[in-house]
Amino acid sequence: MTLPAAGSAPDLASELKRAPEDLAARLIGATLTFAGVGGLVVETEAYDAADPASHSFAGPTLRNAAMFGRPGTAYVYRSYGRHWCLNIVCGSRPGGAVLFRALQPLEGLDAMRKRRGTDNLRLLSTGPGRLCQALGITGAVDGESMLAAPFDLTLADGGREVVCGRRIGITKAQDRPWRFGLAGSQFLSRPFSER
DNA sequence: CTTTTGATGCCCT
DNA sequence: GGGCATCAAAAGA
Repeated sequence: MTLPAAGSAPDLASELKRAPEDLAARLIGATLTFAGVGGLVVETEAYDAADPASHSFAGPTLRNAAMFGRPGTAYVYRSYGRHWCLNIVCGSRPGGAVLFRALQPLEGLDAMRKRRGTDNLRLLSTGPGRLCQALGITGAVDGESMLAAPFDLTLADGGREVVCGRRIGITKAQDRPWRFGLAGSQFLSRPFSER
């Protein structure tokens, strides 16, 4: 087991208390793995209960219950009937979460290729649905803590350039610049050229 | 190359 | 029954 150098990486538990948009920016450059499979977080989006585009906007329901759980809880939902999408709950306000939209594959590449049925690195975990399929994340994980195994989420220690823009695939509150990405990454689901 | 559309599950009204 | 935080294949230019 390798520990980060003393004082270099921010403490995840305290970062989780931030507002969703702050956490989303700070998760860029982090490393996320699930049962040893995953990579570098290069794209995220923030959602919050005061946000018409958020699943938590209308208050707690059966589907979104995990969004109102403890900071660090995984919220996994089925998207368009075919895909799973992974969020991490944050603690500044109830109903806040950050959607993981894309990873740069680093660990467990064989498992990712097998689950995704392609060798193309860009098609392994670029996009929230692909990301979950590549890592083997399903609704069974909904409500579990991402602070413990089989999850491993380690924040970057700084020195990266983060870009932001409008969110993708939503019809409400499209003007909120709550999508964040690692500048220059080849693994973004779309470029940040807009606006 | 870009845009459109079908597949598909489930929550909400 | 409508709408959706998606993806991949098909159709158009």
